[in-house]
Amino acid sequence: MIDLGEDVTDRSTEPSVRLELANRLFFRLYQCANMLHKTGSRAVEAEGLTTQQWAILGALSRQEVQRGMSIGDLAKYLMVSRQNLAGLIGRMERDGHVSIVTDSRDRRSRIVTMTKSGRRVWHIQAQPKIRAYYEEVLADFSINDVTHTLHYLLKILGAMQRLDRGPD
Amino acid sequence: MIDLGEDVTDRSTEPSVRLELANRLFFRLYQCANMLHKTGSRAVEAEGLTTQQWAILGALSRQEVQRGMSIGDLAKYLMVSRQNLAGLIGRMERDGHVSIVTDSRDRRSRIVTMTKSGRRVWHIQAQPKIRAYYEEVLADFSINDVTHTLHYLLKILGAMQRLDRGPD
DNA sequence: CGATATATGACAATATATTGTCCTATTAAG
DNA sequence: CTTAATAGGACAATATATTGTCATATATCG
Repeated sequence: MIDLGEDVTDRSTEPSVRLELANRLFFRLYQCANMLHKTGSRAVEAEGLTTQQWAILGALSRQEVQRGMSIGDLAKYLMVSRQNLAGLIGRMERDGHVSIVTDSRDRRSRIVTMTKSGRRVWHIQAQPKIRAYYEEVLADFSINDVTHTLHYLLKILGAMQRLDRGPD
Repeated sequence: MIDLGEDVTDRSTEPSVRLELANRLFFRLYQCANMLHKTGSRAVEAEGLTTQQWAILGALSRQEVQRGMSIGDLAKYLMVSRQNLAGLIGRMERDGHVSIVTDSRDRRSRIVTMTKSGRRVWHIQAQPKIRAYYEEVLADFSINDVTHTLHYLLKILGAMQRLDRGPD
């Protein structure tokens, strides 16, 4: 066969390149996961919070859920197990950040709300630390970069959720 | 003042937009972290592995480290604490995936290598599952998408490492 | 009303993950 | 050779995280 001048060394469309890239992507995602928990918790440790508790306060502080969220809804929203969330909420109740009351409309359900103290810690103390953390980590990200990263994370998350719910 | 036609409703360059985007980005990263551990571990659970053990076998199976890696180097490579790694390695030794021997050149150092059984599990059993996992999660990612995502993860990781090592 | 579904608590086992401390062996630097 | 630094073991406390099971109260459906 005659070589018509194709660049036979270009393997960018080969499956092995894709595999290698995927390998690196998931390895870095794994490292990011650990570093997020480590540096995030350190950013709010003076407030007695962790990255996970920060996520919960972030969820509860939204305008849409001013009356609080049920354990089940919160678990679904955060994508964690009910049992994991129970531990988290227990520690946060112990620390006075949240309170849990029975839902008057559905007495099976228990509603988690931020306490006055929790709101103060969140808005006054933690928010400035969190903004500083964002700016440090995303220092050389343009608005466009942030948007693109968010888009890719959402795509990955969607695929993982589909995988989680079952390949049936 | 005369309105010269500027779109005064465009707040895309306002700090609040950037803050809101950063909030979403880190929230999704937090969810991705949990879902990676959950779906990743499920992908290799038939092999008795977890996402973390997969990362270790991935590190040890590289051509560059055929003679194994020390505990310290492995911890640095994976960005986890020595104590965390010790537990992981202990469980993997218990399961026969790795073995640990004293380094003859530096008798303080202990070298972790994959056992024959570990290599078989990794290459024959786990690899196909992992490739399938990659393809499911990155199904609608082009090579370009994967490259960009990897690039953003590396930038985030770099910033987090700088933050971790100290703001001095 | 009676069967069933749902929301949650309570408990257990297991694996990750951090920080911190104390100890010991070994190596490297002076 | 003495002192320093380094590598790691061993242990503890704490917080996340999963799965699985059993029990109970409450809703909802037929």
